[in-house]
Amino acid sequence: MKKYGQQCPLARALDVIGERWSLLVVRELLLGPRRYTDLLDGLPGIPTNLLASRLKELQAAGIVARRMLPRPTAVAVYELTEIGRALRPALAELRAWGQRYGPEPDEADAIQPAWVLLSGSGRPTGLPAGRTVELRIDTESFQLGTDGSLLTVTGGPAPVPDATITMSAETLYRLMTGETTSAPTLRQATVDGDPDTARLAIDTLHGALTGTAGNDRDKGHHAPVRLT
Amino acid sequence: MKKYGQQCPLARALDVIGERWSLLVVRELLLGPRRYTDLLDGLPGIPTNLLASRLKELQAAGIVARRMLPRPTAVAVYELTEIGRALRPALAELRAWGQRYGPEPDEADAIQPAWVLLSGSGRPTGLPAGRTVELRIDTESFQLGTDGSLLTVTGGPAPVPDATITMSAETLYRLMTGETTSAPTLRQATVDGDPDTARLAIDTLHGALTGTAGNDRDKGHHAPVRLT
DNA sequence: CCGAATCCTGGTAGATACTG
DNA sequence: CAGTATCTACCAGGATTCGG
Repeated sequence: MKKYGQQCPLARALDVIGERWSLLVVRELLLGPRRYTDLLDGLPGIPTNLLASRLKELQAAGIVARRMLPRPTAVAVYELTEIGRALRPALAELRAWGQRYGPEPDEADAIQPAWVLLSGSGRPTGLPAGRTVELRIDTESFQLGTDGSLLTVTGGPAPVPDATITMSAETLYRLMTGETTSAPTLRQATVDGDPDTARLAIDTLHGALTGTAGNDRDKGHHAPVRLT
Repeated sequence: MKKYGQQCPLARALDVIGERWSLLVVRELLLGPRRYTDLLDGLPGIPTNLLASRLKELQAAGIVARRMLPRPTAVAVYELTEIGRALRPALAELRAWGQRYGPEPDEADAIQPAWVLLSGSGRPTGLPAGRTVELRIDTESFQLGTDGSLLTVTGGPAPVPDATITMSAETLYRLMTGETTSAPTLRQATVDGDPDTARLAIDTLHGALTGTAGNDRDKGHHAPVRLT
């Protein structure tokens, strides 16, 4: 890529992740290792040659690593390195800004549960450490956990979840925009396992798309999420 | 600009500030209102037509406002709106990441005092609220202040500074990379006004280019700043 | 001198087809 | 499934010109 040629930390960061699609690739990988075609699905609109280019550039920058899954599933997956995971706070701030001040979303735009779920990542949660919840949205699975005080969100099914919650994408969006609270959400969802744990997870997600970066200041100025 | 067409807060943010040079324009304006030619100077390498385009796009997005300076200096300046200033935390995170993990700076790259000074912005400072310091680097002036606990950095001379510090760019870089401490820096600088206030400001800047986002964890892994 | 608009060239994005 | 190859259109980069 063309470099800025400026000895400024910000410019040097943009030299590596400033190109089109780069940060969105990182966004996808924040949920965990992904195969090439998974990335294509998660990045609607990206030309396949660009995805290949970006993955190579991100590998060269040490942000992404390509790894072969162990037998018997001998497929290649891409995952974030420690350097790549270090971008999480920056992405969270950009996401928070986009939430509050970004352009109004177009109804024709694509939307995926993973994108809105990521806004729940990093929120303070009452979920006890070590407790995990599997969240199933339509056919996709996500894993909710905590580092002790903050919510973590990863993709893929949980090995041994304390609770499994199944709900539709619509129900999830309404919960996270604050349009509905936990109680009606629970009525429209199916819970398997410990109901209290499920309730804690759902409470953490409630209203995650309002306010800024997980803090609940200045509710009401957020751009509403439109359903497709 | 070409939009991503994704109803994701991050993608919507990038729709507006994801283009080449956009965030660097915001970086320049974080120091205060700037004229068109000041921006050209602060963004070495940008073609003038691109700067004009970016400024128009940023105005359309409500991030930047164009204003006419009052008499007698009837010139146009560009400045950040509240929406634009809200990008500061995101830029700080990106800058911190670039500092720690970005590519090694090239010796041929341009460097400006303002870029490294911005890394001092947001650091915890012992400077009392209301106290301001004018920092003169070669021919440029900057204003250091605080919101009570965190350092603020703006461009231009301070109206009534409690202290004025003059030093060379080299001395500033050595101070901020942690290569020298406050004492030798003060010996190479000229201080006018209250020496204690000057010392507090210099202490805040010391080592700002090490560690992450103003926190001083994991010193020593930073990329060194090279002088031109 | 400030604040651009214009022209030209080369590279990159976007779309699609194709291959190991 | 995981990319590579090919083509077109547009955008970035550079220089020059033009109007306050």
